[in-house]
Amino acid sequence: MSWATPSGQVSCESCPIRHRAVCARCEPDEFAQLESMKFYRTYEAGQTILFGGDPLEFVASVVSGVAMATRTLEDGRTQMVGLLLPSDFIGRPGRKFAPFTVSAATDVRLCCFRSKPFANLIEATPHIAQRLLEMTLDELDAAREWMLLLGRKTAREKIASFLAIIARRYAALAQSAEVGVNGVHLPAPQKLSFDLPLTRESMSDYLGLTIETVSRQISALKRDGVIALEGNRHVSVPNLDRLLAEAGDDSEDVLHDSAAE
Amino acid sequence: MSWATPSGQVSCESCPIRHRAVCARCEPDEFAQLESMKFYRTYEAGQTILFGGDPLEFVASVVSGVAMATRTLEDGRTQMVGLLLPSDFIGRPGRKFAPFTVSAATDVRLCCFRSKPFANLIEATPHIAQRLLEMTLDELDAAREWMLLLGRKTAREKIASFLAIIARRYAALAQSAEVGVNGVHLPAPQKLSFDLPLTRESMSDYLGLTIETVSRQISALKRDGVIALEGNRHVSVPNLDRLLAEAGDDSEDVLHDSAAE
DNA sequence: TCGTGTAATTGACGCAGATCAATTCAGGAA
DNA sequence: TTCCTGAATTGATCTGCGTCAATTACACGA
Repeated sequence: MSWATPSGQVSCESCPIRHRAVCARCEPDEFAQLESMKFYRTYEAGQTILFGGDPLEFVASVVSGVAMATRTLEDGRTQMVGLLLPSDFIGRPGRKFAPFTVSAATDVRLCCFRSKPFANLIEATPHIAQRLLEMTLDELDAAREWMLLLGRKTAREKIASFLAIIARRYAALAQSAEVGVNGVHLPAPQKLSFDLPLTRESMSDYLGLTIETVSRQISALKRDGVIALEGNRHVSVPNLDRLLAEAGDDSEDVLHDSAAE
Repeated sequence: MSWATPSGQVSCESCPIRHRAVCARCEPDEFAQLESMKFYRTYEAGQTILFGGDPLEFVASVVSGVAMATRTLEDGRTQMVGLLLPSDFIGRPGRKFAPFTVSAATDVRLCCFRSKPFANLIEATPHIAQRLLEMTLDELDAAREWMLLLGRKTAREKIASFLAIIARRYAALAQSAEVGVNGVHLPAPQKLSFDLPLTRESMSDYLGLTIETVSRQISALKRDGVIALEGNRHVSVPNLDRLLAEAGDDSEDVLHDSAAE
């Protein structure tokens, strides 16, 4: 499966998320400090990385794979509240307990730092704090788009939006790695294909739907020629504009990086 | 109405949001710089402060009143994505265009800074950047709770949650002002009352419901004795635990500040 | 290659919340 | 006070998605 963990790498030089992660802006000396503090952890698909409410002993960047942050109501209803792709950051300086559960959707490799030394480092190195602010603001933007999806979109629009989001995020990653990583291929504009990083159940947790509705709407989009499937996980999109139209957004460039300039 | 704008104040010394806003951590000299840059703007209830997509010429703190950030789909469906109470920050350093519309739910007073000088100041004064990071992380936490509400709660739970959120946020504000501001009264634990800052329509935009469903569920909570109403806007809660139970959260202390540590 | 267990699909049916349509209420102006 | 207007409530009905229940497909190990 193309979302799997690569073999263990140790040097930050060759790190695939070097230029997107929280360390992106670091000067050589700051970088050396981070490098001396870091340690790797790996998790298999399905494993829990962190239980909601547990003490937070480390913060981390996702190096490879996909993790999910979820919140759950008393009776078991669960909602995904974060989808963590490579370069995304887990944890909050100063926070002692995890406000949500984090689990591995695929095999995951994390680059970890102990909370306390990391918090100290942040005080001393504004570049890390600046990058973290930037990443947090991006995440807040994404959360707001997600809220629009959860509150106002139909099931069909939710599915189309999700596919567009996955395509966009992996396109951005592939771009920054300057090569088609993680099974994303962008042979030409208007034609792309990728693997879904989530099961239907995880998709339903992301979208605030049931698994049956997710399945039905995917089938409907396939039937209508908006997407094609190979197996359960591999999606190809013959016409991206068509997919974006189905997503219902007000024609913003969803695939292109809409971040600040 | 108790959410109205107070008369124009100019000195930061007597500013009601002095210790909660983006300027909270400033040293005297940093503070002086901000003070020399600031200018006030006021808006009447219903006015639009900023249209989504428009150039962002200033950033601002809400001094008094309540503003709403909303996103809208092509066909007019709208979802609130931010509820901005006094001390909340509007804008993002480095961003050129507004990603959502901001409008005044009540009369609103803003303390504004031109974007460019503010961005420069942030580079120079880590205290502002640190505070902004902290506030952004808090907002992200709130957004995640909101996502759980939108994706998985029933209409009744949504209404109960909303009431609890308003009560909590105003309790926190009242606390930091050390006096019952904005119509919130906390005479004793387990008994509180407050004015709703939003119309039923705005509440429906917040909760991803229709106005009719909001109305029906409020009536139901009233009928069941969970809340009492005086007029359309003033709510009193005879038993807070009961309200929190109706909100469906897994018994976390929603009213108490759940921030770090 | 063939089972085997989990994931996904598909169908039948029910219900929470949306939609459509009147009233009723509250609050400000004269 | 009375009128007036937009906000809110309430009722009747409809429908998109959830629920319950079988199949069916797929990935993996023997």
